[in-house]
Amino acid sequence: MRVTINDIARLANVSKKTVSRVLNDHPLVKDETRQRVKAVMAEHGYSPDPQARALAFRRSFLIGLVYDNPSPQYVVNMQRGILDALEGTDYQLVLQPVDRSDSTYRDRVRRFVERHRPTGVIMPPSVSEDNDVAEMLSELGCAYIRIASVDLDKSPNLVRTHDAVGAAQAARHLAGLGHKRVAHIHGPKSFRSAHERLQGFQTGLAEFGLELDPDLTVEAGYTFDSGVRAADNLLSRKNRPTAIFAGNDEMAIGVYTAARNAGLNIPADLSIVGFDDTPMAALTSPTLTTVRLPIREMGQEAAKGLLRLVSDTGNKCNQSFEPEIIVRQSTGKP
Amino acid sequence: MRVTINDIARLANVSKKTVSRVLNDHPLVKDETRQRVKAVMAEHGYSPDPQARALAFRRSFLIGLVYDNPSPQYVVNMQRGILDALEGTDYQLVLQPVDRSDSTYRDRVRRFVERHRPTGVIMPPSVSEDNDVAEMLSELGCAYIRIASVDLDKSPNLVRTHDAVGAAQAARHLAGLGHKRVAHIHGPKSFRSAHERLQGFQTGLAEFGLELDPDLTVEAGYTFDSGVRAADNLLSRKNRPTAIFAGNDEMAIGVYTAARNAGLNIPADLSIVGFDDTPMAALTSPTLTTVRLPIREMGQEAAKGLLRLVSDTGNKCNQSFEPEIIVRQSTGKP
DNA sequence: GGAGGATATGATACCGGTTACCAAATTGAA
DNA sequence: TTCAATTTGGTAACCGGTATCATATCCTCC
Repeated sequence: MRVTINDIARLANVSKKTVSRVLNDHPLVKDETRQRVKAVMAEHGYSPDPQARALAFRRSFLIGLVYDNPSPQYVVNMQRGILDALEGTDYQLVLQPVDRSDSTYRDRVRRFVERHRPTGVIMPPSVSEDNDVAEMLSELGCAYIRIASVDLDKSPNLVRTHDAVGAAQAARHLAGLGHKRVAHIHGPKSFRSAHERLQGFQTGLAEFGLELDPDLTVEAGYTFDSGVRAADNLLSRKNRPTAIFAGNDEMAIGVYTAARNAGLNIPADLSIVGFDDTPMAALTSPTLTTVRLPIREMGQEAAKGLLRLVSDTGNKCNQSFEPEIIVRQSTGKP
Repeated sequence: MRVTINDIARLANVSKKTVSRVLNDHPLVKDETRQRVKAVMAEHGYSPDPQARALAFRRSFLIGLVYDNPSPQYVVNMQRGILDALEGTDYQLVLQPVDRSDSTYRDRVRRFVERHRPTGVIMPPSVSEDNDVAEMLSELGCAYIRIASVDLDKSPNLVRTHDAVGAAQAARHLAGLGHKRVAHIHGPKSFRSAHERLQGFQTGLAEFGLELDPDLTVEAGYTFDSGVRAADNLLSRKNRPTAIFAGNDEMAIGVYTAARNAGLNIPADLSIVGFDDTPMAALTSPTLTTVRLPIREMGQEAAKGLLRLVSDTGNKCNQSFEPEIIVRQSTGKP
C-alpha cells in the first residue's frame, strides 16, 4: 500500500495535523519538528495525494491551456514553455482546445472550470482577446493569465508581446536595404496581432520617410493558400513591389510559391520577410528572414506568473516580450 | 454552493448510495427510481466532482500522453486525435513529455503514474518501443496503449502502423515512373521505423526487379540538416541517383536544399519522396510527394482503445493503420 | 399463506488529505 | 510562584464521492 500522511505522522511521532502543517509551510511548527517530519517523508519517498488535496482544497492541481491557435509550432512551443515552468511542481498541464467559431465555446470553457476547478488557466491569442471569457473566469474565481499582443481591459495578468516593435524592425531592415516599393500581406482583421503588425510596419517605414501604399496592403487569412493568392495578386501588377512583408511565416512561404510561379528569384527579384520564426523558416530555400517571438519563454513566464498569482504572495504578472528580427537569405538589395 | 450528490439524494428522496448507483450505471436500480434521479440531476445540472471520484476510485480521470517525438506536427496531431476521442467524456489529457536520453526518464514516468494514478497512458514512438516502461506500467497496474510501427513483445494493446507498406508504395511509385538508380536516406538505426521503412522500400523495388544499392543507402538523423548532408554526399557522386526516398519529410526538405545547391531541378533532374506528410509537404515548391500516416486517427483509436480497455468490457485494442502515398509535384520521369 | 431467492435500497465506513476547535505545553511577566 | 499569553499537538468533522454489508421489498413456488 501507498504511504499516507498517517504513516508519516506515526513514524515521525507527531500528529497528522502537524504533518499537514509541514506540507503547507505553516509557520507555527518548531524547526526541529519540521526537520524530523521532512526527513521521514524523504526517507519513505512520500508525497501527498493530489486527488485528496484537490478534494480538501476544493481546487485541483491542474493548469488549463485554453487555445485556438491553428499553428502547431506555436502550440507546441507554448506547451513546452509551460511544462518547463511546471516541472518539479505538483501541477499538471491539461489541454482545452476550443473553436471560437463555435458559439458554445464559452460554455465549454465554463463547464471545464466548474467541473475540474483548475488552479488556473492560460490563454494565448486569440482566445486571450475574448474579454467575455476573461470576465467569466473572474466570476468563477478562476485565476488566469492572458498572452496577447495588445493591452487588454480589466486584465493586469498579461504576458504582453510587442508585435509592432518586431514589424517595425522588419520595415527598417527592408528600407535599410534600399527597398522603396514594399507590400504587406496582413492577417485577418479579427486578429489584434494583424492590426499591431500592420501599424508597426508603417511606423518603421515612416522612419525612412516611406509610406505604406494602401494599394500594396492586402488582407489574407494567416494561411499558406491565402498567402499564395494575395502574392499572386501583388506580383501580377504592372509596377510590382520589390519586397513583401507577410504577417506570418506561413503566408511568407505562400509568397515563395507565388514568386516561383511568376518566375521571380528570391531575393534577387523579390525580398520576403515573415513573422513568427517557425522552424519551417530555416528549412526553406532560400531560408526565410523573419521576426521571432520567444514563444517558449512566453509560455514559461505565463505559467510562472500564474503560480505566483495563486500563491500567497499574490504578485501580479505583467511581463512583456520584444520580438527580434532574424535575417536569413530571403532578403537582399532591390 | 455547488450541487452535490447529497442534494440530489435529498431532492429525489433516495439515499446517496442510490444516486451513486445511477451515476455508475449499476443494474440493480429500479427503472422508475433511475428516471427520477436522472431527472433531478438534469434539472439541477449536476455532474459528479471528478476530484472526489478520483479519491474514492483510487484513480484519476486523467489520460497521460508520454512522448518524446521531436516533430511538433506529429505531436499536435496525436493530441488532436486523442482529444477527439475524449470529447464528451470526463477524461482530461495531461502531457508528459520525456527525454529518453535522460537516464532518469523512467523514474519520472513512474512518479507521474504513482502520484497521479492516471486512468491510462498513451505512448507514441519512440517511447512505445521501450519495453521496460511498458513492463513498469504493467507492474503499477496502469493501463496503456502503445503506438508503434512494429509488433512489440508482451503488448496486445497496440496501435500498429505498417510503415513498410508505405515505403513499398514509394518504391513502386518511383520504379513505375522508370527510375532505376534510386537512393534511400533512412533514419537512425535506433528507431524501429527507420528499419521498417528501409525494408519496405527494398521489398517494393524488388517487385520491379530492382535492388537497393548499399552504396546509395545512407543513414541520417531524421533532421533537416542531416538530410542536407546526406543528399550533398549522394548528389556529388559521379553516377548520381535520379530519385531519392527520404525516411521522413524533414530530411526530404533537406534534399531540396542540396538539390538546389547542386543546380538540379525537381523533379526534372531529381525525384524526391518523403514520409509523414507533414503540412510542410504541401507548402514547399514544388510540393512534396510523400507517404501519409493518419496520425490524428491513430490518436483517436488509441484513446478509444484505452477507454475500452479500462471499461468493464475490457476489450483489447489491436487496431492497425496503413499508410498511403500522396503524389504531388516532386516526382516525375527520370 | 409462508418459505426462499432475487431485486432494490439504505446505513456506515472509507479514500487521503485539510480545517476548526480545543487541550496541553511552554514561555514571559508580575 | 502564579497567571496569562503564546506555541504546539490532538480530535473530530468535512471535502464528495464509492464499497461493503445489512435490510427491506418483491415475486415465485409449493
